[in-house]
Amino acid sequence: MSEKQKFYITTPIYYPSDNLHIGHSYCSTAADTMARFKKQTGYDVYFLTGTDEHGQKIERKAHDAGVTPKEYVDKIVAGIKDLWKLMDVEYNDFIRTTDERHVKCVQKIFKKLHDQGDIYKSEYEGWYCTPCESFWTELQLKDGCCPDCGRPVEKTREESYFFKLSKYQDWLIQYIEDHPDFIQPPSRTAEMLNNFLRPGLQDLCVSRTSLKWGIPVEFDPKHTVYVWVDALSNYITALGYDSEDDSLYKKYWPADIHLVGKEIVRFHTIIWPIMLHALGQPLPKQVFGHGWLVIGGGKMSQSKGNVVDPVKLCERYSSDAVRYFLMREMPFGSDGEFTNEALIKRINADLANDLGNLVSRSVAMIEKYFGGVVPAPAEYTDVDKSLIDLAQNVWQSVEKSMNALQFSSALTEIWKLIGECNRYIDLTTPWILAKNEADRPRLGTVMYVLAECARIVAVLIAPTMPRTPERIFEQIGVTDEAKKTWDSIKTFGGLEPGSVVHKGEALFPRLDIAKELEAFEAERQAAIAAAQKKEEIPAPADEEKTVFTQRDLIQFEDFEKIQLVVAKVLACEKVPKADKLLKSTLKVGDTERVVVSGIAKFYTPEEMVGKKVVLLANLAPRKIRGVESHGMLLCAANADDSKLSLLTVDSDMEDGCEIG
RNA sequence: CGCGGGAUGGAGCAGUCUGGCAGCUCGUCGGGCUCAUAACCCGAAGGUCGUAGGUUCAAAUCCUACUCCCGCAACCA
Repeated sequence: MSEKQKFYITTPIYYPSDNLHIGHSYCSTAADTMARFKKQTGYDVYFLTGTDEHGQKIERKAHDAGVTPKEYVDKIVAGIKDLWKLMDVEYNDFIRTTDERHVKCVQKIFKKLHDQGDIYKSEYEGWYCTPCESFWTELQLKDGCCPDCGRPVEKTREESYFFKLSKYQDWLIQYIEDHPDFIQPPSRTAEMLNNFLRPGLQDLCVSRTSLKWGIPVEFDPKHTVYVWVDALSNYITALGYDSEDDSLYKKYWPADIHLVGKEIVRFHTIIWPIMLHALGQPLPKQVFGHGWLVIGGGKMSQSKGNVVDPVKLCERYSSDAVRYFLMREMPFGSDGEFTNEALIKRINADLANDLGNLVSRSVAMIEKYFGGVVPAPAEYTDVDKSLIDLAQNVWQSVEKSMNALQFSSALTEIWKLIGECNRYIDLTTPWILAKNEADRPRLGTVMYVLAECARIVAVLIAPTMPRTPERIFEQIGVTDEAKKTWDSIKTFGGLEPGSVVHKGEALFPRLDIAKELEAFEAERQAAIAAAQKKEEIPAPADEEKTVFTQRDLIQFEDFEKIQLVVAKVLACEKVPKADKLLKSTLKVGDTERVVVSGIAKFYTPEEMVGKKVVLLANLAPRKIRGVESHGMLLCAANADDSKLSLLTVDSDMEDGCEIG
């Protein structure tokens, strides 16, 4: 027996700033399904998942919650592990970027890249917020101020380490062109080449002195390793790369598949390959960017408040049903709409009606006609033969689809067999055969074929639905482990005649669609009510309340510098090619001026006209999208910018009036 | 002309690379069956495949132009 082929698959390491949602479940379910399939088909599989625990956002969240960052992530990580347990996601290892093994290895990698000249010290020019001790890029700034605290920033230089991406750019372009399968789906390849690689890579800033919650640079501890070198290397640090025991690394690297969301394909196909190449290590064989589960056409996110909680769904419908839905509903790689209705319909149509009912009726007939003992088949007729032919050959198309990560097509293939079984019952009409003693052998054949098909189906669905197969085996009386293997379904007839069936509970009880939707709606209403309650009464015990942090005191002279006036909107229009910007022409006393504001999501140009607004009049002019803006309209906005309101004056004041 | 994806019966999607009678699931309507979880099976209605041109014996599929939608990027003084 030759040594098993290895298969190393990874999920992204998730960012534990909040509990995970169904989108994360989607990715992990896919990885787990793939891992199980590979195990089933004879591979030595290693499946890695984990969490990316450093960075400012977590530092801040922890601070707000009044705990240390480690305490904060520990709690979330425990929840994540519970979720994977609930969903039967069986990983071999769970790496946390706060693990000692990871920290040490990242430091080594950083040092090695530095020593060989791929990481160099330079200056990072950016905008600095003194009170927050934070650096921001031009892009991150919000209203020209610190996106974190809203205070003004100054242009400063910070000493930073940079990774020479540019040095390897031509090599990478060549590599990607030579390996058309490296980036999947293929459409992403063009995106990466056209958008990022061909225009030229910027060297990447890989350390910060302003970041504390992270891995210190060993030889220069005032620097902290910044995100990518830390996060991406998890795929090899988890295997013990460059450690005393690197046997796992030797065995499993390079990865066969990195499964990632489409938003991070870029980092996995540009930064990561270059890092590995610089370290002299082989590249992963494939990076697969899957699509998103979207809701009402929009991306699911915590700040939009439209996240779907996988825990609730699994508890209500079983993890197998949820896993089936996720893998079946949309082709892997494209986005797909998540709706409760689609989920319920899938469960009813595919799981309850087709699969569950098939097993149920087959077992019921064997009990009724043969006292619960699977009969031996007699001679097969043409009807039998065409079903048998399908049954013992499905594995081929399923394997093909699975290997291409086309879970949806694989399941479609399996369900074709299930459909044919249901049709077979109608064609053979066992209830009529049962009426005539002479047809008894024929009846036995039909029963045997059905039971055997059920066995085959059970084996086929195992990667996607880990729990259901055992329940089917139990019902049709399969006890021999050898009859539950992938190889055992390549030949029809594995099921032993004489097996004893046990009619059990319905595999998937049929759901009352209206009732289920009502329940979802009730839950949604309750959530809305709860949210409103929070807004109405800023309950002291409420952890969701808006955090207000008072900033440093200023003197009256500081305030006097600011000139606020009432202004009347004379005209307003959208700024072309910018979807957040409105350009308003204002009347201020006997003067007019133009101001650009990022409020187009909240106000139409028409409703702006005539409004008396509050203008910060003596702000230095600035060109935004080609339009010179002279001042700023004051607005109130919540933390994630989902709500915004312009300031106006309470009673009708003349424009030009000073505010102070 | 920033990059990319998409537009296919009422809904959701496959098919597009590699042209060859337009397919699947759900829903609707009609029929069958009674073993089964009011499940299952058969049949029907319903689409000028976003628009306009072009290539071809033949176009959802290839080419050109355009319209609309969705991401990303940009934009929030």
